Amino acid sequence: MEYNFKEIEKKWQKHWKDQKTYQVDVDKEKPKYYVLDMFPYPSGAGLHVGHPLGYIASDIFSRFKRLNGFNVLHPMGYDAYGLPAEQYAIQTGQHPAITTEKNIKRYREQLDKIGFSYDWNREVKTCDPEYYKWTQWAFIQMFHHYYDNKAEKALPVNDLIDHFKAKGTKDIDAACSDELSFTADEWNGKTEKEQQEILLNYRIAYLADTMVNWCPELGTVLANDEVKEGVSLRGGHPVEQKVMRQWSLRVSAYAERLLIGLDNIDWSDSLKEIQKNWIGRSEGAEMIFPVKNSDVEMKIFTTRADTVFGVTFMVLAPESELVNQVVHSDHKKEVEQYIADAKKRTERERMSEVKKMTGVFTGAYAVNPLTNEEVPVWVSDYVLAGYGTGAIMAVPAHDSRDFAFARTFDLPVTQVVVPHGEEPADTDQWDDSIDSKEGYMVNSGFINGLDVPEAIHKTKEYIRKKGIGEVNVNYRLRDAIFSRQRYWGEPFPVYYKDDMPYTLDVSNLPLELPEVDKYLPTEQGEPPLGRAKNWKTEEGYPLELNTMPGFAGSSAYYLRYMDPHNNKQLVSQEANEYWKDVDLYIGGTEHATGHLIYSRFWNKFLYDIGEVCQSEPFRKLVNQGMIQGRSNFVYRLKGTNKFVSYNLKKDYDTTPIHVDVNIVQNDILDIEAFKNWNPEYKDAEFILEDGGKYVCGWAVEKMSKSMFNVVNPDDIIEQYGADTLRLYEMFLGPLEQSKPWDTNGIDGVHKFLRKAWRLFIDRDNGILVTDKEPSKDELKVLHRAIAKISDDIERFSFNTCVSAFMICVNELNDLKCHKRSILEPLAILLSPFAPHMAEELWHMLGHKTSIVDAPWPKAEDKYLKDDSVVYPVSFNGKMRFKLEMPADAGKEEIEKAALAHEGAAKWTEGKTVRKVIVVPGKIVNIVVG
RNA sequence: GCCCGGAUGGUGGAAUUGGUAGACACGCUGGACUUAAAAUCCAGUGGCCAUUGCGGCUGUGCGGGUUCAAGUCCCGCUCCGGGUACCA
Repeated sequence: MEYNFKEIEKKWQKHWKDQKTYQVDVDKEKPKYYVLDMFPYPSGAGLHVGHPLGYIASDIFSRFKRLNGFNVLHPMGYDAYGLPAEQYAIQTGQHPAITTEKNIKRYREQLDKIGFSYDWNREVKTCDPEYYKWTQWAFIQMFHHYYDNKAEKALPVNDLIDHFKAKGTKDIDAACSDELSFTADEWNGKTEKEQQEILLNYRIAYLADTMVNWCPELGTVLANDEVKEGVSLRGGHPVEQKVMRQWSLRVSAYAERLLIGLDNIDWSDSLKEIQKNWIGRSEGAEMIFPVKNSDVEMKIFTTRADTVFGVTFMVLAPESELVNQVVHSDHKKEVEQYIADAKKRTERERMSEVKKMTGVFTGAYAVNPLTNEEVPVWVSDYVLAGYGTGAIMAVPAHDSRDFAFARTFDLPVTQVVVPHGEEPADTDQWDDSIDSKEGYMVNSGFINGLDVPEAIHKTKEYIRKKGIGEVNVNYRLRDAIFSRQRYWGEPFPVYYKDDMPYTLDVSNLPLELPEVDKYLPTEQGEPPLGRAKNWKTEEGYPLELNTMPGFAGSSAYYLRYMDPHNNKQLVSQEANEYWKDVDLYIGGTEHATGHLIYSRFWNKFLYDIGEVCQSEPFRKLVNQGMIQGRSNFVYRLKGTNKFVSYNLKKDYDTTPIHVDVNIVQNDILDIEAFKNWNPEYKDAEFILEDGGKYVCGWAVEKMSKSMFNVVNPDDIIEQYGADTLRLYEMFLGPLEQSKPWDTNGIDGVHKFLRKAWRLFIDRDNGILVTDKEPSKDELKVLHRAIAKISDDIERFSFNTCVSAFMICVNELNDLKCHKRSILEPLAILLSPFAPHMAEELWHMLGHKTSIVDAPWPKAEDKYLKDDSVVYPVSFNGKMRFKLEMPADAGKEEIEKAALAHEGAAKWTEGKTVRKVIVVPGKIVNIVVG
């Protein structure tokens, strides 16, 4: 019987579905294991061959865990809100829900063909009201909590109100937008509106005037992680800075916990590093510089308190409130002009002019609290309003930006740190600031002569004692802007009364997305929801017009999978305490600063309010590498319709043109298919190689339509079957590494599957399996494979698993082994990788239940041990011959045998044997000279 | 600029703790079967030299070092990929 993958795969996919083979429930008798894939955004293009890579790996691991006795939760769903469906809706008028549903259906079809072990009963879609009800619910909780820095957790806003009533802001240490100070009497005397405004300053989900990334092209604001190099991540449209009243999440309150939490989770170092950088913790000092002839005090943040003696000027961010307070009347005009200009510059322009310093003098002078020296106060946009205090002390000798600024405006430069082994130098001669992380202090009063770290410590101590400032920690991580001026997202469960936001009662959830006539802003410039009819509460209060961003729905989906049909809670306590957290999370590294920060934040908040039992959501995380495209080229002679083959093109003046990889095999062009590919090439002529072939060039590029290098998994499955696709995706290389897809190698794994099949079933005579006793050699082959494959799966080294299978099958083939006691365990080993074939073989062997519940075989040492060891014998490190010795031979015995070996004389002749190294079981090295 | 990763045959990659570099595949070459092709099977395949013999030399981006032994460890570079960027 032939290996008929088409029939086999169809049959078992239907069987698994009918039998609900992959449905799981809480089972306290078994240990749990939760394997999660980053759920996809269902795009119109469908899946290409790069998408399932991580899904296949996680599926193999899930099946492996199940075979090892775990109750495995392995769900899948869709990140269904997103810009592409909405952009499409704007162009065509088609409701994004329809497009999205169509795309989901297509995704599902493609996924089903690959034979995944998902429990589809637990599917979630972020755009489903039953799902986003809990996204809205979480938002309401965030609105009603604040972050208490002393308790290091979120607490109810009602507690805060009680405190304000009794003591005002006294003894409050809470995360907030602005430090406020008022008494209980003052609080109690405020109007409802004033009180609500104050509370927004503390809420974890808050509405405030903030500097946002405004993208005019998309008509919406974006979060920091959605902007890269001054343009939007989606679409690449310019982004500008603008103050707008927007919803934000107080993620910054969790900065320290998000940082510390990284220590206890099993993520790759590179990913942890990205998150650490994004959080950007820096320890330093806040210092106060009084402004001369004024009450104004400039508070600055510095990590290098030791360099305070080298301060020669101060700089304020253009947006800083202090600018107005310090500016001298005769400089007012220039300063105002500068601020107006700075505002007009987009983020992008600011970046492209990195080297060019701009700024303006305010006319004011600040007093250095350590030296009492007076230094001029400038305004420049190289100082950011959002970081630290929006004001800096400039030390041009040891900071490259301060140095560039000093040179541009001819300000003095004072050296205070000298590198070890050098002498102080004339700063007028410098071309750049000098690195000051190591060295000794000069021109620095009481810290002269000290090393840098000691000087930092001593200065901090000094300023604390003198009350000039305090030691402080700053984070780069900002609050997440949570409003989008778009249609296709979760509506906020918020209404406005007297211009103040209030949340809906939880019993009114979900607040469903209303219908609109167009997916565009209103004539008044309101977001699309402004077009919705009757968009108000029963009492007539207007509802929020913004919608939530993409990351809202993806921040807690892993919790919803635990209990997807619960209409009373996000997740029941029972389900949460059983499934706890994600044991293995597989996905791309592109979510390092977005989703993976937000969901950790979201989870920590839910943990604080007692909704979930784990403070970190994803215990182990593996990033699969990108599958790149492998493009093919033909070479057209310039100005003709004639194409020259790759190896002959050097003699001609040619233009490389992308050609569809699907009409090229092993870099040989199918000329007829090429002529039919595009009418332009109908009458093309060719200059061929000697063998009459047209050879294409190739390059590794991004897999995309425009490069004609997209390979569709459906086509691969049609030709080779899902099991071959699964195996080949793994065989390509290490999971975490990026690598190009090249269909050419796929024959190898397909052949392997046919060979494996052949061990069980003969082409003509049917089943070959016998009940004969296995030989020692056969047992060794099997148990080596068990040991290697078990170990490699645990290490996520799936490519080497496939090699191990090939070696095992090749050897069993050589041994002509058709014995049940060898082949049955082999079928189980194979089942996570090629589940359809394994299931078919399993049933042919007479089993009535599915192979997914078979026991994973154990490697036994007694079959692995060899009686003898073949030692490579080296002379001066170079292998010269091999020597077979009994496994239990002693060092001396081995040494003697090696020296006595016939091959040894040649290398020892005329030389002295100086040393013999014998590593039992490994190697012999003889040092001669 | 700063931080993190990587570089091994024509190609994808293997070598898990320093111990036979190139496993396993693809491709290529030669052969068997066939009217022919496909499929299948067998042999060879890093480079150079010798192939009238065993074989020898060389080789993991480049230059140094440690070691009996280095793809693997250390120092200094080059190139490629990713992150981040006036973050004080």
